[in-house]
Amino acid sequence: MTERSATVPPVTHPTLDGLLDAGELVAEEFGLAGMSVNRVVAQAGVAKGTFYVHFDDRRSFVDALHARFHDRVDAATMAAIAGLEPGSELIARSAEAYLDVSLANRSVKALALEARSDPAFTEAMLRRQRRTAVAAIPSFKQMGWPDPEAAARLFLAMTSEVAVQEMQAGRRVPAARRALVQFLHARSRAPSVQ
Amino acid sequence: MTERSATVPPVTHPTLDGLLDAGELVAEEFGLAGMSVNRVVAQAGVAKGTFYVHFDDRRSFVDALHARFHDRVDAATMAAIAGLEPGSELIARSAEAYLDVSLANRSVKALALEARSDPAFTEAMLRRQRRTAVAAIPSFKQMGWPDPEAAARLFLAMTSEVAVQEMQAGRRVPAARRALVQFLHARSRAPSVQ
DNA sequence: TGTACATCAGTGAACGCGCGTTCACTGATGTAC
DNA sequence: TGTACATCAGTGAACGCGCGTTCACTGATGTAC
Repeated sequence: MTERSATVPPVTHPTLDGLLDAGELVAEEFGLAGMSVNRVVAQAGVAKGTFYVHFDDRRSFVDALHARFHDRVDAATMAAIAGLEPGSELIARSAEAYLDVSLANRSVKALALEARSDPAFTEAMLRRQRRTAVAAIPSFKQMGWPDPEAAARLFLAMTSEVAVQEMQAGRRVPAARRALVQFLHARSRAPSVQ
Repeated sequence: MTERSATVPPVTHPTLDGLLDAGELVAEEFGLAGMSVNRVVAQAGVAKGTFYVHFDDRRSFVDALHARFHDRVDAATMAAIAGLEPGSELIARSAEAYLDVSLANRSVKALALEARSDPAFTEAMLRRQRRTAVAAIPSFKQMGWPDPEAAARLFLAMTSEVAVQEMQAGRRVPAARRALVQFLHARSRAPSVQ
């Protein structure tokens, strides 16, 4: 949205970025529940008070981490599907981009998973997830699914599962990605269900 | 494994069961992270020390809750698929049984979700989940999936997602269940994937 | 160029709180003789 | 039947700990005149 001159660096702050980076490292080792303010500031090498200079509270820090992850996913997805019409190809490429970004940001992906039932899971985080699901609906509609939204949600759940498997493996798991794509071509054989 | 005479009640203990029941209630309201020993004993109406009469520590309590949930799932699944050969029908009925039990045990299902990255997620809990996945493999093999294990895992992830939706809705979500079954008939139209 | 003041990221000691766990104790029930 | 002892679920005060958050303060940098 905001335009930047070529010479001016992105509007970030080294200490703030350092805290977010530290948050990812800590989350990777201890999970979301173990990502305490104490550990984050220790990892970042700043005083505890500094944390509260940049974030209102722990919750908004978690939210900022989530936002940064989603920005990366969005950028990668945009690049991967540029110019594509809604359809299975678009979904397959989106999923691939998502998986690659998740693999490169394992800690934050873990965080997103955990956040599901954490009280620190903010409204904004839910909105970001929903936005991802909604973006997939036209493609499932084009593929002929009777309930494109329901199909999109389930497909997203599978994609997330593959991301988890790849996180645990520490590398791509081609077998899982293959199965994912195969599930993508389900609908036209589906019998009508009561 | 252990046989019981018809007149002797199952080997349980009212206080122990009360603690587990309290755990479910607390988990339903506060999530796994909010399910503290303090809250559980308050809900159960017993002293804090009593908790440690029956459980070594918080972790083993979480494990016991998980075990009880899986026992219920297993019982319901057994009943639902009695006499069925491996195949799509078996999977569809298993999923249905799983969803119904999850809906009737919302809190514990939530717990199982959260537990994914909680340090209190024990070895035994992982084993129980894996057992469920393994049981589905022959059916996916029968359906002709090139990689039945990968397909089973992804299908389980979708089933879990439907369970989450139904938990949030507080009732069955037929649209989601329908989409789930439709995905089940994917493989034979799948193009060979590089 | 020099002085006075404002701004603001950063500091770290201190706070109150709820956590999981321990432990000496109680009191009811069962067993031995 | 009565007495002595063992067992064991249950109790609740006390523990040390790490948590999230606050706040008076520092010190570097920018601005005004």
